Amino acid sequence: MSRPIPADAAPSPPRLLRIQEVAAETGLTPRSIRYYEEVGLLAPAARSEGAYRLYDTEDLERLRFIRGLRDDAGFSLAEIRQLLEDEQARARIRVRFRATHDQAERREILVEAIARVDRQVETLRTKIDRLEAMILDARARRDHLAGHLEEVEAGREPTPHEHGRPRR
Amino acid sequence: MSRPIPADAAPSPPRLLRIQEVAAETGLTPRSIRYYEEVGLLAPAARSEGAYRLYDTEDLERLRFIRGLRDDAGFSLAEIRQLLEDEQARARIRVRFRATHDQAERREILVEAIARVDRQVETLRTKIDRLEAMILDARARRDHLAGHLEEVEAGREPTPHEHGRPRR
DNA sequence: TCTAACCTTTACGTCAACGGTAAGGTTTGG
DNA sequence: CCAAACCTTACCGTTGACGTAAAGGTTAGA
Repeated sequence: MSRPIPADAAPSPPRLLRIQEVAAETGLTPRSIRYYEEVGLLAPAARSEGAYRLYDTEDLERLRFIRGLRDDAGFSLAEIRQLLEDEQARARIRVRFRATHDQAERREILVEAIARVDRQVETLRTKIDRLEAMILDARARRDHLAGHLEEVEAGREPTPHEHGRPRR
Repeated sequence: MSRPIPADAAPSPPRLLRIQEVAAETGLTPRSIRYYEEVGLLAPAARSEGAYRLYDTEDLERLRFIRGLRDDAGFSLAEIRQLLEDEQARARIRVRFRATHDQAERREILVEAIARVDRQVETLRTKIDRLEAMILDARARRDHLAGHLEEVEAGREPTPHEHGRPRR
């Protein structure tokens, strides 16, 4: 549109992908991608003349991010939306940042942006901590069993000791 | 049944709880608890004369474990069933263990049990690793912002440097 | 013994997160 | 310009994980 590319030697051809290509690229289904749009997780960068959805590389990253949160972290789409709103705010912030040259405002914008990222990290960290706790629990059971194993291997008789359940 | 308790001075009165008490205790709803039974996640330790579900402390632990997996880890009930089957195997193993006095068999049983716990831990660890990766990603963004902040606070002009996206 | 508070099963309702399909418009190579 | 391949919206179906209500049986205390 407003990009005077010399019709040659363009630094990076910003190819836009259609939904099926995006699906193949991200491992999602077209249906899911449309659904994510429906519930406000992302909008395609553009539409073709005939209203085809067209996605850019930023959209791809976003979709991969979504998939990671969904599959790897097991977040609900509602939780994902929260995290993505932080992402979006980050983008808006960048624009505001570039728009101003006021030192104080720039500082404030950055501080805000950092706070948002910190919130994302905290959300993830919370989940990790809970998982870690569960692992500790399991490890306690493991150690208990390992203790018995040592006894057995030493040829000793078992120690029933009221099968001390590890603390919850 | 085969427990000749002197009708007095019983070491620990194994009180059985009804479903609502269990719900209050575990933070689940009676409906969920029944549903978990329906899909085979646990069965009450006993039933009253009039078919009331009666739960013992082991059931409570199990339900708390389920809730942890559901809320904290975000596992589906299908995944939870997998993890619980390991738990169940652990219980059966304990019985087999107590039943035998053959040293070799005891050893094997313990080794098996430990392997199961290890599998549980590995499942959790995988999930954690993925979350950790996402945190690293976020932290990279944060550092990037923090760099800009330092620049601004030093009163320097911005460094646009093609906003280097961190690796995915 | 009676009743309030609990429980049972059964069944239908709901919400999230999609899957499938129909009816029709768009793109693109030949 | 035409057909195959792709896309659109719209709508209904499904599965998981419960909520809710109905119709009736059980328990515990006064």
